[in-house]
Amino acid sequence: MHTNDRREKILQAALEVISIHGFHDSPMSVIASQAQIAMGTIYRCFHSKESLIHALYETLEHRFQSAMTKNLPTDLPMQERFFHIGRFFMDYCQQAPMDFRFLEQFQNSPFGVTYRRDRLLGPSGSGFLHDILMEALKEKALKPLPIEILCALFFGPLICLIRDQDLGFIVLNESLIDQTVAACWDAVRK
Amino acid sequence: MHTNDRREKILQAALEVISIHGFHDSPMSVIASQAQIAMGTIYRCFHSKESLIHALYETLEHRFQSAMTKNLPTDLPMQERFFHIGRFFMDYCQQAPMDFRFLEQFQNSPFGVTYRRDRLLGPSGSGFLHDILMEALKEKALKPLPIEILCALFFGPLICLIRDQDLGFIVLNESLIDQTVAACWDAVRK
Amino acid sequence: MHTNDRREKILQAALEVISIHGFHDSPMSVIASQAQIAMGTIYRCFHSKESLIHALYETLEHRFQSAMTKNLPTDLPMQERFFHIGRFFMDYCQQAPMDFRFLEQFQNSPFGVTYRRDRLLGPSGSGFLHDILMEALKEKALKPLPIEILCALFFGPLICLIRDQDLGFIVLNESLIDQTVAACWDAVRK
Amino acid sequence: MHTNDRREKILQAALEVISIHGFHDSPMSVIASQAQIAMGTIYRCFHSKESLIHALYETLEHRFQSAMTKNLPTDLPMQERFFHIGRFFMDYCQQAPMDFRFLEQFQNSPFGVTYRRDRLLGPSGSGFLHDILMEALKEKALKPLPIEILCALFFGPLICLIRDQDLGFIVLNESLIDQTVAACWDAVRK
DNA sequence: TATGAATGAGTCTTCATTCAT
DNA sequence: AATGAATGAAGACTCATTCAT
Repeated sequence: MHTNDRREKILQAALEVISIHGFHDSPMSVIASQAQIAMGTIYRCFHSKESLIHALYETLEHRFQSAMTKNLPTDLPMQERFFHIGRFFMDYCQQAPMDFRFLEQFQNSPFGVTYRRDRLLGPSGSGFLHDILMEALKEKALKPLPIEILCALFFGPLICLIRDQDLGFIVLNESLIDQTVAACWDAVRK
Repeated sequence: MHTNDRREKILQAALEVISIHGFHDSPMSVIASQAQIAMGTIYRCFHSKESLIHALYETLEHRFQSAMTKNLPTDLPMQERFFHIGRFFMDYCQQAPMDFRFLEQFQNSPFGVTYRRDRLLGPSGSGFLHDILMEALKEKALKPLPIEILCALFFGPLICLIRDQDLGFIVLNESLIDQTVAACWDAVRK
Repeated sequence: MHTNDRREKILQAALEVISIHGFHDSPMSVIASQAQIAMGTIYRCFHSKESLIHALYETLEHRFQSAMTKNLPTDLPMQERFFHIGRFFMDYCQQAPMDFRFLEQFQNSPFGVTYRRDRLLGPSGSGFLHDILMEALKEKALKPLPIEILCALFFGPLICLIRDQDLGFIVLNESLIDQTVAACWDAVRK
Repeated sequence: MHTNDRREKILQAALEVISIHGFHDSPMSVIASQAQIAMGTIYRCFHSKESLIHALYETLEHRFQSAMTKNLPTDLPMQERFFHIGRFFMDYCQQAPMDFRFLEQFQNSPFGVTYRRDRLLGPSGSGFLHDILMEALKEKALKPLPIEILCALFFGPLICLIRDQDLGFIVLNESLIDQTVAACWDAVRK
């Protein structure tokens, strides 16, 4: 097996186990079983459990950012672009519930505190939203607020709803999502 | 020392330790040290570590709900009431950052999944918001959406911002908070 | 309460708890509850848990020896005297099953190894049987064997049967006991 | 090392430690030391301390029963057969004093109460004596008593004597054993 | 004197990590 | 290189004993 395949297999197994049981109830031996390899083999790819978890975080973060970036429309009116982003975000999280659970868990744990949370959604550094937000601000389409606040206004509710849905507190459908995204737009638009 | 004092002391120590290090890196012995008591003493108040954590969760939840409930204005125009709630929420979380960190961590861990997350903010059951949201809906002041979604729209951004601030990504001031709360109102109002 | 009463109460409580749960699953706090006194009070009577257990052993041993000694017939034919002793032994153990259980447990534990087991039944030292066995040997009524062996032959089966009955493996009645005692006599008599 | 060797090594170490110190004063760490392995290794073979102890009991019981069964003579006069059994029992217990101590301790502890004590000696189920006792009863060689009582009459004294010897109260030799076994025969024979 | 809350040493058990095969 | 058995440090929990009230 190629080293890279094995690495992927381990990351996938870790995601499956950890997203359900949490970091601390996911022994390396269980992750190894899930990946159908020996426990020691994990250590050929990852220096420690902690580094595996961080690598997984980065993988998911990157996967998410790539998807979002690839799907950023550039030629629509600003409102349409935000609607599209919001719906795509919801789609993505619903398609990849394990990713969502892991990321939330990571970001809310002491593990993740040292990681800049906003690398996921935020503008600083690699944030995919930076450009579109800046553009929208320049167009005066948005309230003149710091980018972090605009992010929170637009994505905060979506994240909450994904979590609620994951926990079974609510069932979302196309229409509710559209209305929610529209409401998020109301929050940020001028 | 009175039993109640001791219980409070332990809960406070647990909050201090866990909000920084997380459940799994907070040995009972460390919590005991922090509370300046012996480890065994904890077990006179709490049956197990898990029950301590749940008790802490319930304490913080109750403390929060009490504070919110006591501060719900009833005689203002609806918009004013929402502004007040939003600002109070931000105040509270800023005054009690450990509470906030613990609650977030709890709700995003497998521990807390069995707990209805929305007992904190949500409308089902004991949610303090239920009444005001229902009233606002009846007045047709809000978008006709499920209460869960209205909650997410109004509090989702606030939660995000508190977290951002806690991580040092942003510094909030009175004015920013007011503008943010106003934006949240834009999200939910008709 | 008189010191002596309290001591008795503690010993009785210890017997009740230990005979069911064993030494190591009988916390001092439970024994104290059973005796309806405070845990610390036990330590006014007994220096430690171990000394409580030893004192209990000695009490039961003494109680048993007294009973046996008081009931040793002296004016019957030798066979009748042994029959009487055997039946009395069975009666006693059936009347005081907790005593029996505790004594057995004690004697078969490392606790009791340092105690001369034969102080209960044996001839050395205080054994109540010594005199009658010596007398019977002198009369040539018994096989010319060491007293320890004669004791084992006569009481070994009875102890086994009490245990069997205690565990529910057998139900004894008057007639079976008589026949068993007679068989024990067959073992020791010349 | 083969898994089986390791298992044997652990059982042997447990026997050595427990037969001297008892269940509750035999920490897993000490058993591990005795077996010259790490503590955690025990848990690869045994799910818990309790299961180790039960496994040890079953091993010793099986070892004993095998030995007895293999040595049951079938072609001698009944009396000779009982003499042989009695002597073999004494031999066995003298050769394996730790086995004897452990079994006694187990059977007299709350641990062992749920185990049918008579599985060791008794007739119900797997008891190796059942057949020979039934045969002897049919031949009218024995007193017409329940098998449990016959077992007690024959083995009760032997068990007592092994214990006495183990405690140093008596020293047995060939001749004393023969005489004792003969006396046991007197107890059961018609 | 009696109480029972407090103490902390001691035990079982888990699991990240290592290393002989 | 891959394996998974072995390791042992770390942590939850118990309970005999102490001591302030």
